[in-house]
Amino acid sequence: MPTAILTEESMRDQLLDAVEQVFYARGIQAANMSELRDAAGLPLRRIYQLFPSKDELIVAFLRRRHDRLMAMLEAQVAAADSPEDRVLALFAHLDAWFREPSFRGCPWTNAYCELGPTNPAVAAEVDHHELEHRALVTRVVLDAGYSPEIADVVYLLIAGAVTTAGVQHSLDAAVQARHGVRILLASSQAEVALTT
Amino acid sequence: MPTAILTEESMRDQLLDAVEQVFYARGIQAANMSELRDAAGLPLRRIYQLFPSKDELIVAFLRRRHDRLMAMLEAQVAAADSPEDRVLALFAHLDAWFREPSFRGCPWTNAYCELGPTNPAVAAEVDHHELEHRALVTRVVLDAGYSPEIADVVYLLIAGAVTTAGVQHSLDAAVQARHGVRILLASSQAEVALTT
DNA sequence: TCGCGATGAGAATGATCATTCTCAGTCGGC
DNA sequence: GCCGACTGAGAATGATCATTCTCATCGCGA
Repeated sequence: MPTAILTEESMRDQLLDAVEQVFYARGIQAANMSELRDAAGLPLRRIYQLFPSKDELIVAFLRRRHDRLMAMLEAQVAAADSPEDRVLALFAHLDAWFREPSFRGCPWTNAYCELGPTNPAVAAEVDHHELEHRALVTRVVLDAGYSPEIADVVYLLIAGAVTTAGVQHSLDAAVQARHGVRILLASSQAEVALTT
Repeated sequence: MPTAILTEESMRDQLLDAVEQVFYARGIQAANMSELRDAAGLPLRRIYQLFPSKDELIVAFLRRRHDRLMAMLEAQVAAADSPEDRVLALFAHLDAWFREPSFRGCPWTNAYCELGPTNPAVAAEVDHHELEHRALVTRVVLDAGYSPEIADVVYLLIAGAVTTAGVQHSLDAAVQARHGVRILLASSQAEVALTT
């Protein structure tokens, strides 16, 4: 019965597509299972066959989005020409993201604020995302020859831009953050130039 | 009946003290009215006399905390000796805040993530806070002689530090952000020195 | 053609929670 | 000392929602 297996896969994808859209647009708690059913076009019975509870759906949503983000970031970073451009590519990605009409802040921060204090599984998934994302940013900055302290600042600028864009609907946050990073990198190179 | 008025005031304070603690520690949606009643030591009936709905309690919580934060920031900024120290005082405040054991992220970001998409009154209150807070930061940076672009970056660093400290429980976020600001300010002064 | 295992659609269940109501007690004014 | 308005404590209400259940139907192998 290969058909059954294939359809299970496609139903899972169809469900997670809908879940991503609804959870992200409306908030996780505000989205109820009936809404997910309507958006996914699948009966509740089937949804519960695929994921035994809403909590597991939340974790799957966060994980899937994380995997996609990380792959996209790796690709965009890899496509940049110079190590410094790799750092700036992170901000180009942010800028494009903020300008998507559906942008509504960081899915992991949102989930953590909504559920973190009461839902350990969600908190763990958010933790996992934050660690991997921060590790990627740090690696890109270190590979470009800057110090760990600079990497921390770059990370904070990214986090600040995402939060500010999400809460204040400020489309310029990525540009402003990139401006800060440029100054930072230039001054750090000046330091290196002085000491070498 | 001045006694009655006085007691109403003190009951309101007692209630809002408890509400602040419970909403902030457990999350707004996770905290139910019975919990608030227990924490405040007031009957539900009285709570509803003081605030006709949980929504109004949420807005009052955010507003009270906002007023206190702004007053504290103004005081700490005013106490600093030089304009540059006034900028750095913002980060000293962050550092102390992050190290409070009860620290659990930014109350306004938390509220916005939890309720913003579904509760216009909360969204408006968060907006109000963000605008005033950002205006204060911008004013302090401009008064120290830096450019609006620098003020934007300083603001993003503050936002990033708060988010990162909240989600990643990173106690060093304020120190890292201050490091970034120092570089930023120094390089901006160098520019000014070069052009004047 | 027959019967069975799974399916879809939506109703039932049980829990949680904001909000309101009940009722027995209490206090201030007379 | 007495009456009426108010109070506290907690139960009742009504809504919402995750999760489960019912049942009529369907696809498929024999």
